Amino acid sequence: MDHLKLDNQLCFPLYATSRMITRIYQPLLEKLDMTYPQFLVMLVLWEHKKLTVGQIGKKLFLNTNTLTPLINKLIDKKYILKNRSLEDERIVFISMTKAGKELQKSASGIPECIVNASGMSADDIQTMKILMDKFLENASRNYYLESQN
Amino acid sequence: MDHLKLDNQLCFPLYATSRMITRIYQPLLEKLDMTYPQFLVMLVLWEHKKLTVGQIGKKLFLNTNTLTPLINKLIDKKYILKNRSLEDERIVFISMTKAGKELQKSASGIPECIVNASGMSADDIQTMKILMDKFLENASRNYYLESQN
DNA sequence: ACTATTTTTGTCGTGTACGATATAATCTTA
DNA sequence: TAAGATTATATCGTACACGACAAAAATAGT
Repeated sequence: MDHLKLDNQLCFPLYATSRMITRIYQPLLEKLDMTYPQFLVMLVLWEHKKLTVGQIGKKLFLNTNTLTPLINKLIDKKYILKNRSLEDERIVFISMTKAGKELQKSASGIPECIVNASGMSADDIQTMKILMDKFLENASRNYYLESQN
Repeated sequence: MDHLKLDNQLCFPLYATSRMITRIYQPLLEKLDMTYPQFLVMLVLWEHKKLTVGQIGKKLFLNTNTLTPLINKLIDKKYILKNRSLEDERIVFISMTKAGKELQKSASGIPECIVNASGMSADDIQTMKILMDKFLENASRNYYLESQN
């Protein structure tokens, strides 16, 4: 039963590390009054300006049942806006407010802080990223549900 | 602002992959009537037979505010037991029931399923595990709170 | 045109995570 | 040995995740 030992598992350190990262981000993001998942929504919007709820979900691998409440919180904070499409009334476009755009400057140093906090070499970080992207691509091909595509 | 692009981040694929793994486990663990975090508790108990709540928490990097309700659910399912220590009444020992022990056999094939589902080579899996363990060790040294030690 | 299906977003219930706080038992130390 | 600090566990409130389902708009097929 060796493969049932915690130390022999890949999934567990992955799960623990992911939570650890949220914890490392927390004090930095607290200054911007947001959580890590909220920060991820801001990231894609800083890059793409205007996206539908579904497009954001596809980029973050999140369904609307998670995304909608999360977006509503960012709207309450006046960082983003909702606009229903005129051509297709089902579609909701999300875009940044002025306040939201201005946050980007304050946030620009955050990713570097995390890398430093991890104490990993640039090489190790790069390798991890490549492997993680590969894992994610493989797994999402098989396990990312159609309902979300 | 390149380091603010989603594609350039390490943390995001880590977060997404961790969730993806829970999703891959879900149909397999459903047959054992448990969730992934509940499975992790079972893993450490299959290995160590009898542990305090705090010892389980230290191994899984989980505080009692997460662990207690999770443990209570496994007790409801009759997989584990609580026993208060006689020498120190604050301490609660957790151990397996017969039914809990018997689950180990049914669970023994699960980790392999996950590796297969990931479509990664054994080498890549090994490298990921080494790097993840390293990241976790570094990060936990700095961010795992004293209250949990 | 009209019904059935699909698409897009949203709501609801359950189960983690985790900070803040509570509570009871033990230990410290004056 | 009694007050104060510490330790182990538990409770509470907030915020994700996600399966199941709902609702409204658009599209397809007849």
